[in-house]
Amino acid sequence: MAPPGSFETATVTVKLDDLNPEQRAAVLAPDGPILILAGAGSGKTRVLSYRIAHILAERKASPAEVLAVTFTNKAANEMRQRVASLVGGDNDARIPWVSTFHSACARILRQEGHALGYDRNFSILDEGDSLATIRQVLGDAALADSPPLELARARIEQAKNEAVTPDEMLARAKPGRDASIAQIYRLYQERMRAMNAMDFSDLQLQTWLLFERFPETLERWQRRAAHLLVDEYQDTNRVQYLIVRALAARSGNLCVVGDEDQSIYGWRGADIRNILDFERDYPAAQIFKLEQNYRSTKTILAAAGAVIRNNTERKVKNLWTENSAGEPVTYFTGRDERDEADFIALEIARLTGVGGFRAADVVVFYRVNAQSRAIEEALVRRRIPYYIVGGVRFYEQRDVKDLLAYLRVIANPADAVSLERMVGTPPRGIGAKSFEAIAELAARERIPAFEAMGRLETCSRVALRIAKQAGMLYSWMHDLGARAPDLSVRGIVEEVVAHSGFEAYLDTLDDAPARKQNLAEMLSAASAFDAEKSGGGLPEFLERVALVSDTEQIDSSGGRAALMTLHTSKGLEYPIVFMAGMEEGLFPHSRAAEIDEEVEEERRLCYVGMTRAQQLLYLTNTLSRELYGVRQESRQSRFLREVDPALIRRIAPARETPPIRPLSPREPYVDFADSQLPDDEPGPGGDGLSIGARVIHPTFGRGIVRRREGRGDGAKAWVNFERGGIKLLVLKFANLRLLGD
DNA sequence: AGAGCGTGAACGCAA
DNA sequence: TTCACGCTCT
Repeated sequence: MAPPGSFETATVTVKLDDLNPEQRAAVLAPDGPILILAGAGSGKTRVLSYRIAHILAERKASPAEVLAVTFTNKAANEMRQRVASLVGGDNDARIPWVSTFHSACARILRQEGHALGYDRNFSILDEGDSLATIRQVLGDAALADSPPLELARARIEQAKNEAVTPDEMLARAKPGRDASIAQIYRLYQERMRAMNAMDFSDLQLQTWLLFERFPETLERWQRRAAHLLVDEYQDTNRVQYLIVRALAARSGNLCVVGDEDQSIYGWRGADIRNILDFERDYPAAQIFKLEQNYRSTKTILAAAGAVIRNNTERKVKNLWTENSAGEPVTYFTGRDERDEADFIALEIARLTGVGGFRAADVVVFYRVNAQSRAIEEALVRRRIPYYIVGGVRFYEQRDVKDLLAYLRVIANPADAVSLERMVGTPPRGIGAKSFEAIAELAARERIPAFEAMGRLETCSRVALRIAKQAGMLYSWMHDLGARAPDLSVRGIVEEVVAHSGFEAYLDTLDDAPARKQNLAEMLSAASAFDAEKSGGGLPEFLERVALVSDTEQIDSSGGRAALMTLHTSKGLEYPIVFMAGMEEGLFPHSRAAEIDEEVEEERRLCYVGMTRAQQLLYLTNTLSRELYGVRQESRQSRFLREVDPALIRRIAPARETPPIRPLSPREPYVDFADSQLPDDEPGPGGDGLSIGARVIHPTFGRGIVRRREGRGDGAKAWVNFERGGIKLLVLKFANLRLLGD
């Protein structure tokens, strides 16, 4: 018998005493729609894990009827482990399905995709591959009103995030560019289907389309997710919202956890309204607020609260803590980014020396990756061990992708993008023109691109020598493909490395040792995958590889300080947090400058960063910073001025700096003060872009020419943009258009 | 002549 | 990292 105040699972009894009253209420709440508003550091993972354990213990559902969805694999792993420790043992049959949105969709589509015309071994294209495919489509379509590549990509992704199909987009589009984009979108989808490939957004869009079109399929998955729990609900986009709603429609057992103050992926399609309107969508919703913070000091919480209070798009919350007041927030202004970085490095040295902290207790956050450079240099100078989370991902490095291309073709012979990459590395005489012939043959005969490669000798366009090369490559890969199901993933990788000539090719290069390092890491990744009991074959390995995220690189074992962008920081906590670059135009980013909703998202990003800190929080900025190739004077971030000065301790800067000014309500943040600009000098005219001319730029929008330098192809201009400030542009590339008055 | 391949220049927010 | 260019091979 379980004692009162606890519940029993198959083998263990879990004490509910570990939970505070609000947490306990949320864990024990009866079935039906549930919204848990969980402030930063209020123990939401704990509540979700306990609730899952509770559902299982009460026999409300078997593990095969529970699905918990998170945003990152790291969060999924954490939750799986916590549930495992609650329900006892590592018996997989007792652990419910805990997965990221993307992995869950991939799994559903592997089983059901045939209904939509996809084979179960479809490839998942990363952003680079997807961009290359759109580029091809743009080239082939040669539309009159052809959109720029990046615009087309962004609009297609946006459409997918909003569950808009090509036909729907076309129906809505005005003639002209919008219609062209819709055409490109449709051609892109057709090409992807022919390649049996999906991009990241497709995983979700196709799942939604599947559910929408095949009610009996949906019903099957509704039963599989009879208890559906969704983490980080504030960052769901439209299509995720639709999938969740569809899955929960039958049982009504939808439990979402989130914090609208931590919604930071609006630019990726996340819609904060999903959480704000939950009660409207589910009128029967029970609502729980978790407001006790277990992470930070009172001071840190007060400082973060003072910032987020300036947002209007939020529900009123009152985060509190029993933790001590702690130290004031430290604020430092450096002369420039080097000086700022030096302070950070010195301070880390002090904290890890006499302070008794470990380097691994420290994290440095920044707004844009470009900031990491100066900080790295300073840390190297001070011999502080560090590592960067994010940035270049292992599986997106060139050699790794080249190698993976072979594996992807074996798993999915229709994957023409991977085939093209594979055929070209190592160089074996089969180039763009020959590949064109392969693609054409595949399209004409309606066979996978890989099969077409094997039949190239029938194609008169291609030299016999090249066709024979292709034929040999085909025979070997075909044979390997046939044996693949019986081989370990490592075995397959080893054979590819040895037989493809890839390793021999690397050996001919100067930096062979460094580049072969990546091959070695691939091999060990394959071994590790083989060693997992729940593992699987090549398709499962490729899926894993395609869906790894930055947060999985986090590794606290190395005793090193971590560097990452603020976006990567979500869900993490560190004893000591540095936030560098607290400056207008950088943070909030200039792209958000005057649009209220975007400034609010930047402010949430600031709030997320600050609330990662457990004990010490440092905010730093500069007097002058070089960004995007231009050095300019910095101005203090408005977020700094939103913090009560009483909570801040200012470290005396090396030179006079502006004091913290109180914030007046209607103060303009973006000014066009010419004092920021280099001295004007008369420049060469002729193209109409004289000083003072009003221009428009495809990315930066409207601006004024402030200075000219150089002539001919090297002619450049300093342009002060309304959004984005001053930029130095090479006129040849900048695509500036003159604006009339 | 045509195709392949190496070179050398501009890119740039956040997954 | 892509694009344009010239060199080299068949």
